[in-house]
Amino acid sequence: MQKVPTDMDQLSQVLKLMGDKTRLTISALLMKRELCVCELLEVFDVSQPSISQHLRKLKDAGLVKETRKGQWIYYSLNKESESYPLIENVLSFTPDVADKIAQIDKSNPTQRCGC
Amino acid sequence: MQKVPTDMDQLSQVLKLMGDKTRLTISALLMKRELCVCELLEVFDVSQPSISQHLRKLKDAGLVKETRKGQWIYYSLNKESESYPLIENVLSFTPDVADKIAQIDKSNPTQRCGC
DNA sequence: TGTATATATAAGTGAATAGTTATATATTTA
DNA sequence: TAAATATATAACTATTCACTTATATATACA
Repeated sequence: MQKVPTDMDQLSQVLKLMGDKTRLTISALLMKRELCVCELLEVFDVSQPSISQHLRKLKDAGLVKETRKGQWIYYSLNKESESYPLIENVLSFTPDVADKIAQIDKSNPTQRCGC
Repeated sequence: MQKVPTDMDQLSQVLKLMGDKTRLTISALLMKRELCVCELLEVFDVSQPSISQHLRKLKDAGLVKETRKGQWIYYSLNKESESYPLIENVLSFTPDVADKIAQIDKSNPTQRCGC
């Protein structure tokens, strides 16, 4: 886990983004696998626009990428980001989110085929 | 650098505290040595109450301790805090603050004896 | 004991923020 | 091409937040 010194402004900006419980949890989930908005929606008690707005902030900071796959837009952590080492490090302190991933898999909002 | 999994609320609260540039820099300075308010005041463009209020938030979260030494109250990072491993880790990403420490030493607001 | 210094607290203000509902845009499918 | 689904954006609101000035409290020292 490499440590790239960043300037104080950029570092505090990233930490502020991670300082929101919803965004922190979204990031922890994206560390497991890419997810679309409707999947994230299964594990948070907020509206769809709220999720979209959080993802937009993470994207604007270069922390996540998006790829459209037909109807869905999948979000993932941007490993090319200068801040990725920090993100990875911070996320190592988060509690396990396997239960939330399981919840998404169970509700399966995108009708993902299991085979 | 030990990783203690924390609950998501506590973790996001600490990250939010570190997500402010002034508090992040204060914390980086306290990693070097304990400092009083009047010393911190030398390296920030904010009022004395502003510094005190930031320190209060860090103290309320258990991240810093204070010790009165006569006229001055010295603040230091609380190594006994459950969040200290995280703090230490996050601060390893901050740029060097040796210049700011030098600036404090030079202005020497507490008339500290150099011998 | 009175004055200076260090720090904290109170009160107020403007900006930022996270959420909401309503609506627009894009894609898929009947 | 029309309806359904997924997502984004716009507009608004309530709350949080960092800062300020004014003032209180605590210690040191003449």
